[in-house]
Amino acid sequence: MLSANLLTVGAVAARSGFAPSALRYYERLGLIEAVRTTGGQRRYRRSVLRRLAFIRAARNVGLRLNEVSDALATLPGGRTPTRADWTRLSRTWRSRLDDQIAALSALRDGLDSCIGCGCLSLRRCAFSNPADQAATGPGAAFLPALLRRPQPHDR
Amino acid sequence: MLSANLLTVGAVAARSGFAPSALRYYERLGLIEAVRTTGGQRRYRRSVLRRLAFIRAARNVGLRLNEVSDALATLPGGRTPTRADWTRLSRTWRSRLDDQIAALSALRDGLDSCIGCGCLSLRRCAFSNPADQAATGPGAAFLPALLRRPQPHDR
DNA sequence: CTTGTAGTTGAAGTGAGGTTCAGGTCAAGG
DNA sequence: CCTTGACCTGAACCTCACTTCAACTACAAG
Repeated sequence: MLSANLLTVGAVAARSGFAPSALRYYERLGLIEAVRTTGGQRRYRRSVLRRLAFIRAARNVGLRLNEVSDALATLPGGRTPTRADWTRLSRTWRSRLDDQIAALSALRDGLDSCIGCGCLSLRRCAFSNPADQAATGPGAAFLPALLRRPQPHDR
Repeated sequence: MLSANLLTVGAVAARSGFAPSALRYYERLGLIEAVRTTGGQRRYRRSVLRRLAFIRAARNVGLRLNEVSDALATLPGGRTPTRADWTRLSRTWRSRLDDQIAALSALRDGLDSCIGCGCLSLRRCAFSNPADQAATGPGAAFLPALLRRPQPHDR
């Protein structure tokens, strides 16, 4: 039986937490793949679950789907990814997380010094201008990239 | 001169860091307001700058515009907001930031214990399932709200 | 008074990340 | 064999937060 041990869309959805529509969407983007039954239904290998776990984790760290796609593309084509492969992919997140935590901490500490005054000054307030970017010239609270919320054409 | 001390769109854009189109958009949403010249051009009071600083800071903390709108709606209608008003509005961010930092730290620490094994297990990996949510039952890496990246209909 | 820069509008477009729908097909238990 | 629930497709739709466009007007400096 070649088809043993394969998962249906519903099963993968239940086990991964992604909606079936999201799984189809990811397949269109080339993030995951499935084999088909003779009737055309998707059947997933178990390895898709690890791939989906990677996708979710990457999204949580702030990667966009095309970045996830780039990362996944570096996996070896011919063989099943090893633990070392996954480790390599996820190792870069450590510094990304460190950066995010540092940025949020700076924001919080800025808040601590600011909340007493209620200033929210455009020029001086660490809250609207955490890294003291653009502190010269007339105001302009430009944020360091890590603290800017994603903007269209910026994400 | 009643019109002294008022700022044009361009000036507000330069000083706040928001694009003119964003300022018009915010006005449509009722987040900010402007008086008009006889010719119909916008003229902003200086207080709009603090309001915009608040908006930017709130966005940085992760609020969506409608939440920002709700927050701004609690400002007193009749008078110019005081420092105490702004302080009240921003005080809740402190715990929000604490939560975000804690969540990211948990993710990072989970990574520390996980990166050695490269597992990314759906059930056990702290990275894909940081707070050990949905740890019972068949997998499913459901994340605590603060760590979920914003989803459509979820943000 | 002219000229150039800055501003006006509503409508449409963008891009990420999906979801929903209509109209049908598949597969497995009874 | 039949029913029932799961699955299929492409196209359309959705939210959020804006930006871009076209066609036109205002205002201030010289």
